[in-house]
Amino acid sequence: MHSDISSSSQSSAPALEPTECSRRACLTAILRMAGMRPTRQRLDLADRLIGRDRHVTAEELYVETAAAGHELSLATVYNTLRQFQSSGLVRELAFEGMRSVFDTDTSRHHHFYLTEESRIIDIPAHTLAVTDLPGIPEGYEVNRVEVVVRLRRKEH
Amino acid sequence: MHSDISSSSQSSAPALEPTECSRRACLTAILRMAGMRPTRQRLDLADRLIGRDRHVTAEELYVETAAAGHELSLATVYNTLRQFQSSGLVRELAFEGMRSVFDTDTSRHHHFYLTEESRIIDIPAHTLAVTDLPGIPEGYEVNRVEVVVRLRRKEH
DNA sequence: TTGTTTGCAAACCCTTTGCACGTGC
DNA sequence: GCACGTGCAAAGGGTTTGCAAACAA
Repeated sequence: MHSDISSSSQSSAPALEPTECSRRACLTAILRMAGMRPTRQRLDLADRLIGRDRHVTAEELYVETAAAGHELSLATVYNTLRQFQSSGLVRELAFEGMRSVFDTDTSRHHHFYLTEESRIIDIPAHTLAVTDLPGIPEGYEVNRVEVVVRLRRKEH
Repeated sequence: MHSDISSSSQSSAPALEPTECSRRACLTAILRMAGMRPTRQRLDLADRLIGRDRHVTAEELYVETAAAGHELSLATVYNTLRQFQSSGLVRELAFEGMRSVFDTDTSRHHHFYLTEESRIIDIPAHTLAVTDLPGIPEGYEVNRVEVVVRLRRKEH
């Protein structure tokens, strides 16, 4: 994870700090490396995703980006998310009762799923261990082990 | 799991054996206990689900049931699966790149997911252990811990 | 008979696609 | 200029819903 460019996202100042500038340059480089032209739309979306820890739907991302004054279409959001996914910049998550969610953290980790409110919370990989993996089918190899801890509100 | 009624499903004889009869009676009782009228459609679907180990989509179940000569509509399959789900007779699974899948095994277990072919294989609960569960958010309790082991075809 | 359930078709929602226009290089 | 990317609107696929007819009790 790129972590050195993190502190400026809360600021409401109109992007004058050098941090923002180098972030743009960094994002441009990332897109180029992934074989994508750094268009305005892709940069706007990358800026909201890369190096942040988020779980977003295409719709949420669209509304948020549009609200910020950056015009783009929902179709472009979908297409761009798929491209980012192919390049490994985001990962798709699936839970019942929820539409596709894209996770900006592509490193190994797990999730709490609050079923009643369809909310996702990250679980860092190191706070949980899976042992005694069973034998896997012939001709296959493990790509990734993911744990979902389903939570519900405590009764009483 | 109800396991004593399992051997007759391969038979192509037109349902004359006593096993079939008692299975029907058993399914009727299960539906009644769940507060559902044992209609022909619900019994046909229950017969293909309950006490079997399957992962099916609504569409698959519809095609299969229709092919067996039991008329019913796709809408009824969806509605019935949702009712079965509410009663805990089946569970819904979600994987990216796959539409809703219903799992007839509602007991605690895990899954292999063969990403390239969108296939699901069960992992018995006892062949795998999750340890060091992290602290969970205030006011919530663990409902279920599920592990998905994503597999891909071995390269070489 | 009476309240449920079913079937159908239409509605819905999310997502993808085709094509004309715009844009980065 | 040329290829690639975007926006729009329409199509697509899965799932739910409204309502009249069929059915279980």
